Amino acid sequence: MGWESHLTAASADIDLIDILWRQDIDLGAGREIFDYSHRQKEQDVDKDVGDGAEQEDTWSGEGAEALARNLLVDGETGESFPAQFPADISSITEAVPSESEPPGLQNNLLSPLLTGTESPFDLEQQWQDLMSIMEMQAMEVNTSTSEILYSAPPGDPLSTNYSLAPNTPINQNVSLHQASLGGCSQDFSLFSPEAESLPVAGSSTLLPLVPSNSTSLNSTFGSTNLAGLFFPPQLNGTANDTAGPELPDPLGGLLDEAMLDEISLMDLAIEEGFNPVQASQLEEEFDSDSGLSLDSSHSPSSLSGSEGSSSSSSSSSSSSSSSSSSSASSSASSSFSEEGAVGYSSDSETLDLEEAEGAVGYQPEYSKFCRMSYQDPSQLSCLPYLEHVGHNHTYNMAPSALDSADLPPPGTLKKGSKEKQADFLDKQMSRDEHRARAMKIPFTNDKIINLPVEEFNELLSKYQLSEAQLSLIRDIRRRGKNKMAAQNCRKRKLDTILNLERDVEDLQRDKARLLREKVEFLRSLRQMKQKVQSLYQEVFGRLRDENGRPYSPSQYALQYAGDGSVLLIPRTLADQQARRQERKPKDRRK
DNA sequence: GTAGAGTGTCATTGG
DNA sequence: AGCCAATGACACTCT
Repeated sequence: MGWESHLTAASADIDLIDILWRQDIDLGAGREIFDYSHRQKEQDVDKDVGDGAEQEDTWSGEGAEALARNLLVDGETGESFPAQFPADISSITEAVPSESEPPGLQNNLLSPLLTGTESPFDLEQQWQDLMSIMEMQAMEVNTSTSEILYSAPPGDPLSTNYSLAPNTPINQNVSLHQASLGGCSQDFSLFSPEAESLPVAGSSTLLPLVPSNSTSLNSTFGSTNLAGLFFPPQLNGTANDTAGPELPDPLGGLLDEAMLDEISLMDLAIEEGFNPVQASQLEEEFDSDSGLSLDSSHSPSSLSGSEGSSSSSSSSSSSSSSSSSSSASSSASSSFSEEGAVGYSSDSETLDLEEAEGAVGYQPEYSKFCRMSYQDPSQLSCLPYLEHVGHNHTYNMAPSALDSADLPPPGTLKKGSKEKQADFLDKQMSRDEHRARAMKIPFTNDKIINLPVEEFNELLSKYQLSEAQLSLIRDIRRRGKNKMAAQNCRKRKLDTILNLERDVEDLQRDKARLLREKVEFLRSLRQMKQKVQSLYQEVFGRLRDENGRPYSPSQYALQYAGDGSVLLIPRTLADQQARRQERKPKDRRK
């Protein structure tokens, strides 16, 4: 109760203070000095803003996640479609010189690799189309490029035989290469650069293959060391009967890691707003985070306009006023004579015209200028400071002694009953201009605001001014400078936002490009692996023992030595190496 | 009636 | 110490 009465008394005091304040006892006194509710409102606003932002973030995060789970999105059209696996058919047939192959053996060796190599060519076409679309759209991170890596139709022969099996989890320890070997009808060990280090010298079964014998190998790869190029050390001797598909594959590991990266990339790509819905979500996130509206920067012109900080803000209507105002303010020294008049012309404060015109230092041209600028908004663009003139801040029923004395209360004034022509003209003057006139300040507001300190002081010394006049002049100067500063500040804020948006777009572009390159590398890697496999089978199929019979793939395997030679070793030996290599990466992880 | 944008103003801070 | 620019916060008007 006591507190309430105190509040009542306080509000009465506020009213009284308000009246006194309107009489402009102290022309420089701010109204908020007496505003008791000032801080309370501030706290309420802060609380509301915090809650709103939190909610929005939660929502946008869930939405993007849901989209990422279910749909791919065409970066060009924004159309959503179910995930599909565009088959990546490498040129297996190129790598397999079929004219020299013993038909039976070739079928036996290559059948797992060649299964369905013809049927997916339409899928290959889809892949090529997709890639071309992506190349044309530098900005677009089509999520399908990510999906390619880990979503494939069950019947895809490539994914079944070689890599990226559709049912293979991303982090499962089954590599592309293992999958391909596992699909073979025979168990092969692969070329190994470590074959030289094996105790094969003493093995009578070890048959070194002279490089000259493998003409097809050299014709395909030249003198390239395939071991170094395609098969890191741990690759050797991977597949055997016991190990099965669980053998590690260095390339597979690489791809697994790549695919893991793709998960995050895809999520990011989806969040990046490459379709309109998600774009709007992203924008809303920006809006809520910044606490500022980005509507202006979302206009089509904003992107190009944001190229430079000086021009960025002119691209949007909202920022243009502030930017041009501030840009003019930067050259205020040369144009201040206009600024002072303009800067306060938006305020509408009725004042006795006769008194105003009779005031010392009043300039008719000045008034004319204001009138013109107010009535013809199109001319405001020529004078940046005038762009906001159309804004009628009628709230400033100002703390001017003469104003409050001569005028009815703000409520009645607001109704427009007294809005006559003279009032209309007066509206073009700012509150401080009215005050200055009322106080008979003998020079213009623009001089007050824009003169350098020394000249300003010199000007003041020329006149015999009362304390109230001096106080008002100082306030006018302070407010005028602060007004310009605020305009500059707002312009800078907008520019910063626009620049940040541009940076985000650049980063998105870079990310899209890197993602495309990554997909390309993975694709070529897969192709090379398939070629190597084809060559392996071709070479192995041509080998004959001393009796002219082919070697059994279950008993022998080829290993590729570091010097370019290819060795035929017993499969048991290859299996040992495979196990040895299998342990190394595990130990490394520990 | 309400929300958001735009603007002017004040208080504060740091150069 | 005084001046000034920058900026957050608020009030107010307009749409």
